[in-house]
Amino acid sequence: MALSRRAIVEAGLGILDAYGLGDLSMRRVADVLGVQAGALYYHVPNKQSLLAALGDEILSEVSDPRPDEPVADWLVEWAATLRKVLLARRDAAELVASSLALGLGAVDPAASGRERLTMEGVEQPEATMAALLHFVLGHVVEEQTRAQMHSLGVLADFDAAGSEASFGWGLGLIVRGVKQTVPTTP
Amino acid sequence: MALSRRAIVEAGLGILDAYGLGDLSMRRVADVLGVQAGALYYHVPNKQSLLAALGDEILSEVSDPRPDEPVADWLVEWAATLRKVLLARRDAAELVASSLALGLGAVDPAASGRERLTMEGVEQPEATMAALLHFVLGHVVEEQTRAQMHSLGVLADFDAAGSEASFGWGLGLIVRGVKQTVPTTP
DNA sequence: ACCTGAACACCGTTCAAGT
DNA sequence: ACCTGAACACCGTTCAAGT
Repeated sequence: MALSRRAIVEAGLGILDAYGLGDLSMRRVADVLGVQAGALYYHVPNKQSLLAALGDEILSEVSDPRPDEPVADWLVEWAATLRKVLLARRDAAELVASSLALGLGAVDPAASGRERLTMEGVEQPEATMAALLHFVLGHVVEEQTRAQMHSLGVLADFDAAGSEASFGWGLGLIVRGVKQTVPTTP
Repeated sequence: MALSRRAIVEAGLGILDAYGLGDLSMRRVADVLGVQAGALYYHVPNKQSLLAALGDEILSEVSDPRPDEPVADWLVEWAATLRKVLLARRDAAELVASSLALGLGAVDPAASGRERLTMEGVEQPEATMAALLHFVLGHVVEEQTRAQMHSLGVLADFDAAGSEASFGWGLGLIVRGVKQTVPTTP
């Protein structure tokens, strides 16, 4: 099988799932593909861009809620879906958070939300979605880190249900705040 | 000057300010102190704990707002102070965010806020402060990254005023949400 | 065009040996 | 007790040389 950008991304995802972000090195990706590390640089400019590509791959699994949902419900569903997608893959939240912070990555998970808020006449759609996104990423990074530490035996008990409840509460807080600036909704 | 934990932390802060988190290596800290890298491990168990100590040092500069402020104002002031402290030091937001996510670090920046919310009879003080903290950290990490990219000439324009306004908006969103669960306040 | 081999300039951490 | 010297097992990235 000839080396390609696609194969590199796929190998990266495999290592991410199996060993985590900390063990995802260019040399390891090359090993999996049976190739020298330097060969990767013919298809990918550097490690950061590979990580951004992995982030895009993960974020592409996020599907938008149905557009006929009321805005508040739409936002809650969007956040829950994003959380689920991130939790599904090892260290995905950390990977996506840093990729987005660096402005790399072609997929903008908040884009459809901004559109929806604009349609709805909500003020500051950009700042609103940024706040929501920061909350989701921060929460899931912590959630995922704690879950992993628990599975490694470092952390004694991890309350998954409590963590989800906490997510729901924070989400409700923000969405309640948004609701007060929606012109049409009661 | 004899090597000590204090001296190591101070050297670490110096490197953080001068070269940033990416260039903060144990070997570099040792160089600054005129010592072999291995010597550090007599005073500090590993790099992560040193980073946690640096995070604690930074967070210790956060002062609580006056207790006679109304809760909503108290929260806004707290978040603004935390943001200012993080912005004051290079890569501080990223450092603190990862240190907190890993559960290292002795300083809990949300502790006083949880107390205040509990006093006030607000529901879910833990989840509320977690949401607020995640928002602040996420926002400032992005802010600090963009500011740095701008100063490096990678990012064309960085709107500092817009960034602050966006922070204020997101903060207001969350605090408005909290207000609705405060029993006493109108 | 695409990959190898080998190098460059680094890492964090450990540990026998010295003082 | 505290530090050196040297090693171990890695990194990301570059680049002449081969095919």
